[in-house]
Parts: sequence; structure tokens; C-alpha cells
Amino acid sequence: MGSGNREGVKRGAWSREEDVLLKKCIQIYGEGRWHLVPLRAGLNRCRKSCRLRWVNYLSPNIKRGCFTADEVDLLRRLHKLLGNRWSLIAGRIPGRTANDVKNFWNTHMAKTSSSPKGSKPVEKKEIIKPKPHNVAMSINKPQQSSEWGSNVVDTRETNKISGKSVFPTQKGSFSGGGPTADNWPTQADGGNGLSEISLGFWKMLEFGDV
DNA sequence: AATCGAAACAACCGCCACCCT
DNA sequence: CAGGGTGGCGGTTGTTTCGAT
Repeated sequence: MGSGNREGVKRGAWSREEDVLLKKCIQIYGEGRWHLVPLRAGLNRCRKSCRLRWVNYLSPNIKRGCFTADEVDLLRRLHKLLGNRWSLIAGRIPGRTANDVKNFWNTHMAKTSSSPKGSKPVEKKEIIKPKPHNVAMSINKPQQSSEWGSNVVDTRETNKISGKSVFPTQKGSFSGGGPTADNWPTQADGGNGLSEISLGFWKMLEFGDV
């Protein structure tokens, strides 16, 4: 992919068998260390492809199907605040991935949005810039095998129940959950690691000031 | 029933930030 | 401090599906 040799590496749609292999591998070794995943799983895929497949499709954390009205509303507000920070936005919409959000925006919202694709590009917001990498590393570090497995189940259940919850409470419930966004501070954090976002941020969302 | 275009979704690519040596 | 390696992100492209004609 982006980096590395593309020769001999399979590309394109994933087969069921590949999915199973990847799932097994993640269940055993946990998320992270993606460069080792193809080897461990016996997949002829590049690390990025494996990660993407897991994050966007195989992760038990993912909710599929149409966006609810609440989600759409939240998405609209978040996008207004954050711009095209899809991973951040996705982190605030339980069960949705950055790719999902991005696709949804580009296909649905961009047309109706005040700043459509074709016209003016969404200006980059300077306000909020968390440091996903640091936290991500520390989150993924542990070889959370069995422990991680149990979390998976819990999260799935949680999502089932709180599918409509606007503010996720899932932080920590899914330790491998993705540096993408779970390290993004939640309301429940009480501001921990939230130095760059004021409480007003959430108030704005909650009360629709955005 | 066949064809075509649009929409939706999955995957790829290039780049950047960070960590480690 | 510099350079290499890795993870992650946003943008873009390719493929599939769906609806209209």
C-alpha cells in the first residue's frame, strides 16, 4: 500500500476466509502491531489493508445500517465544529467508523450541507487537535488476548443496548477500540485529557448551538 | 428485459506524526 | 539529533447495487 512493496500482496475485496483469519489473529494477539498481523494471520495482505478491514468492517464495535436521525443530527453538528476530522467525528458516534462517516457525509450530507463537496471545501478547524497517537500506542500496547476477547462481547452488548445513545460511554469498555477515536475524551471523562476541548463543546452539541 | 446513470460502499493511496534506536 | 519504522488519517478511486427509462 502506501508504503512497502505491492508485489505479491493481495488487493481488492476480502474473502470470507481472509476475514476469519484476520478475526482469529486479532482475537489471539489483540489489536495493534499491524505490521505483524499479515504474518500472524497468514494473510497475503499489507498491514494497512488488515487494519482497515478490521477497523471498518470486522471490529465487533461496528454498527451497520442506516444512520438514525440522531446520528445524522450529531454528525452535522460535529462536522460543523470539527470539519473533516472523520475519525474524531466517528469517535463521537457510537459504532460508526471514520470511513462510514466519511462515506455517509460524501454521499448524503455533502449535497444538503451548506458547504457541499462541489462548492466551497470545508475549512479546516484549528480548534481541536488531540494527539491520537500517544494514547493509541498505550492502549494497544498490552497483548490483550483473552481479556480483550471478553471486552469484545461486552461492547457488542453495550452497543445493542445503547445504540441510540448520543454520547458514548464505551470508553474503556473496548480497550482495543481504536486509536481512531476512543482515546478521544468523552464527556464521562470529566475532562481528563480534555485540555483542548472545553466543557462548552459538549454543551454546544447537547443544546444544539452548533 | 436490457441498458444506463447515480448512489452507496469498500478499499487503496499518500502523507504525516510519533516512537524507538 | 537524525533516520527508520509503524500507526493512523483524510482524500480518492474502484466496484457493486439500485432505480429510472
